[in-house]
Parts: sequence; C-alpha cells; structure tokens
Amino acid sequence: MNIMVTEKILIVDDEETLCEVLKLNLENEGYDVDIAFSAEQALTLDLREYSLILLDIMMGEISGIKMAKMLKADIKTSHIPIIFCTAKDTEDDMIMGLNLGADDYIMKPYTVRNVIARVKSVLRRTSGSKPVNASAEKPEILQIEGLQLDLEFKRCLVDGAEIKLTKKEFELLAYLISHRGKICSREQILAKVWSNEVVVLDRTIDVNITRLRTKIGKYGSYIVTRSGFGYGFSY
Amino acid sequence: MNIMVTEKILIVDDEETLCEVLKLNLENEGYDVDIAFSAEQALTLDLREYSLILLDIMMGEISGIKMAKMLKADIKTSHIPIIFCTAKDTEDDMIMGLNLGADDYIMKPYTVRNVIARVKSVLRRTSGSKPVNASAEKPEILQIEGLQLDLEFKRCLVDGAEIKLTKKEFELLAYLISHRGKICSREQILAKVWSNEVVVLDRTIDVNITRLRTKIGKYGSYIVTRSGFGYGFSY
DNA sequence: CGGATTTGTAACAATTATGAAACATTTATG
DNA sequence: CATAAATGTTTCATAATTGTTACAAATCCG
Repeated sequence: MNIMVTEKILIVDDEETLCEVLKLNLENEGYDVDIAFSAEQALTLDLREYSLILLDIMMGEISGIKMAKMLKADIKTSHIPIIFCTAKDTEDDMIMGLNLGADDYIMKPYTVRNVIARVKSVLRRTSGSKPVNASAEKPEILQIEGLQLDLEFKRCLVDGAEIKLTKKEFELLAYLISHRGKICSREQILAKVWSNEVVVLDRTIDVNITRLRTKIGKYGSYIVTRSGFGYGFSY
Repeated sequence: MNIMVTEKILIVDDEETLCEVLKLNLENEGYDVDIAFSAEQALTLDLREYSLILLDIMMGEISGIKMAKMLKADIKTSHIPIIFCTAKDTEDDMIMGLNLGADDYIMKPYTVRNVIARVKSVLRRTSGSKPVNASAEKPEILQIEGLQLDLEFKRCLVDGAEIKLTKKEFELLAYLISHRGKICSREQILAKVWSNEVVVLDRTIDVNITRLRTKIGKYGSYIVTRSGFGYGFSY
C-alpha cells in the first residue's frame, strides 16, 4: 500500500436516507465521507479539503446548479470535481449545456454500485490534481467579496471571471489588499512593488492604479485615493 | 514448484453461470479468480493486481470494447493482457480491426478446456511483464485527465497513446504537474529541473515549454504562461 | 472663489517577454 | 567512429508590459 491521504468526499443531497446509504458504501471503499443536507449547510464547511463533491441538482433554496456555479467561481474550490445527481427525466443536454465543468453526472434512481464506479472513475482521472496538503496548506489567496487573488497561480477572479492582470498590476493590488485599511504612501509602494530595481516616477503608480481600477470593475472603487498621502484598499 | 505469486484473473461477463463455471475451472488450475458482472463493477476493482482479464465484448452500459479502451488507455492497467470473448457471429476482422491490443480472443460458445488453454498460453507469453508487486506498489503516476506521467517507467501517455518525451521534457512536465496550481518562476524551474549541473539560459526553459506543449497535444494549453512570473500547470 | 497642487486619464514610446523556427552543440548509442 | 537523438543557443517577429508625458479634472487651502 502506498502512502496516501484518504480522499474526502462530500455528499450534498436533501434525501437523508440516500445520503446515509451512499456514505456507508463509500466509506466501505475507503473514502472519508461528509454529508450536507443543503447547499447552505455545505457552504459552512471548508470545501477545499474535499477531493470530490457529489451534488444533487434539485434541492432547496440554493439549487445544486447555483452551488456548482459558486464552487467553480471560487478560486479555492474551482478545481474540485463535481458529480451531479439528477432526476431521471432531466434532459441530458441541460446538464452538459450548463457548462459547469461537471466531471460527470448520474441519473436517479442510481445504484450504489454505479455511484461508486463513477466516483472512482472521476478520482482516477483527477488524481494528483489536488494540492499536496490541501487541508493543511496556507491558502495564499486574498479575497474581498467577489474579488479573489491567487498569489500562487498569480491570477485574479472578479465575480468568478478571470481577469488578466499584468505582473505589476497584480503585485500592486496584492500589496494594497494585504495592507487593507491603511493608506500606503507612494514611497512605500515603490519600495515594495517596484523594489529597488529601477528608478521610476511616482506617477507610474498613479497610472497603474488607474489601469487596475478599470480592470477590476466594480471593485475599482475599493482602491481609494487620499490626496497628498497615497492609496489604500478600503473596507 | 518454484516460488511464485498466484496469478490473478478477472472475468468480466454478465452471464453469471458461465462466470461461475469458468471461475471453478480456472481455480482448479491454480489461478485466483474474481468476477465482475459488468464493466462498471469491474472498474470498482483495483485492476492493477490482475495478470489477465477475460472480457466479454457484449455487455451493458459500458461495453467490453469501451472497457478495453479504458484499460489500454490507463497507464496503470495498459500492460494487462486481455482475452476477448465474442459471440460466434462476430466478425473476425472487427476484433482485430479495433486495434485494442487484445492478446487473444475466443468465440462463444467455447469449451472450458479451450479457455484454459488460451489463458495459459497468454500468461506464458506475457509472464514477467507485470509489475513486481503489482498490488502493493506505489503508483508514482501523475494523471490529469487523459494525460498520464509514469514517473517510474518514465513514460507519458496522452489519451492512451504513448508520447515520446525527452528527459528534460519529462522532468519539466513532471515538475509543473506536481506543482499544479502554482506559477513556477524560471529560477525555480532551473533549480529543480536543470539542477545546478550546467548553467543554461532562461530561454532554454521557454523552448522546452514550447516543445512540450506541442507534444502533449490538447493538454498543451494546460501549461500556462504568466508573463513576468513564469509557467504553471492549470486546473 | 481662485490659484496651486494633486490626481486621473489617454496617448504614446520604450522596453521587455514570449513563441516559433532555425541552427549549433553536446550527448547517447550502436 | 558515425549517426541519431537530445539539448542548448540564437535570431526574428510579435505581443505584452511598462514607463513617460501632456493635459484634463479634481482637490486643497488661503
């Protein structure tokens, strides 16, 4: 047996009995299984630690579809494979057409055997794709509402959509956000973001601020100017 | 009798009686036999441990053909010989034309004696071709969907087809994949992949990235460039 | 208010990074 | 040794980034 961390699976479904049956069977296969009876409940968990999410499309207030969108829009969870569970009469095309990045989907009523097979299949496909210490890792993600900065992958999501930031823009934004609530002088910004590489004018910052503001859309107004002092990221 | 691990054989067929008969007879010959009544069920097993798979072509949802393709496409199982069982009227050419790497095939209705003979024959041909500790071995395989990197055999499969990667290409890809989700600076890449052997230019990485991208086909776009930062393997 | 100062913005210029291809060199292999 | 394969380098074209400037707009402060 190789050294491996147990794969954690989350089941999100409002049918309690079904959940229990699946949980038992999956645990029997060696997986670590958690259950959430609603999307709301699921969202209270630290979803990063799951290797796979089994998601019922038809649920209460937040539908499975909405939840899937949220998962895919959140940089911390967007890589987690999702298997949709759908009622039998749901149109095939609908699911696929949703373009939600579902890795698989299963029709109800499904057999336990079938579910396990799908789970294994998906996990086999995506094995090695999760962070090494998913649950213990320092996130390295800055997030302000719908504005997300992945400091490792150097990318920025605005309400779920990736925004291309240049290196300087990215570093500038990261600097401001990580000093949220403080006004940073141009000197400080130059020192940290521009390092001591080359000598650039103060005004360079201003221009980059402008570019940043437009790129991050509605969050642009979070970058505030304090005349005579510098810039900051507001609460 | 020499020291040998019992050879495990998997029968995948939906005719229960037939399976049992075969199982009894093969066990009588000293083999260890498991049965799966469908491809789905078979896929829940750890297939690596089998020395041979007897596969019925005509089955339920996942046909035997599809399953064989999956087996051959998965680097963990691609070495396992498969004997196809076909209905009598199946065209010979069809089987061979499938180019599935079947090691043999048998027409139904077949005699038990016949099956055993084929099994022995195939196992004789392929003996020594399986991993030493097939079931206990640490896989050491990186897999992203249809892209598979066998770190031990130093080979790469793209959707089941072997792709020849040079040493540097292989190591570079392995490095990127094992740091999936992070952007690796050229410095980091040089340090790890090029070690401190020789001094090479940054641009060497770029060129190897390009070569890699074209070689791994559609997965090439998984290798992302973050201008000014470096390269990374995306989710 | 009104001039001085600071900041926003757009356009431009300069620089740098990257991809692709071709070429050169080194290394493996028989 | 000869050949092929692998690897590194150079070059060119292009794309992307970054910095500067000029001017408009906003802000500051008497």
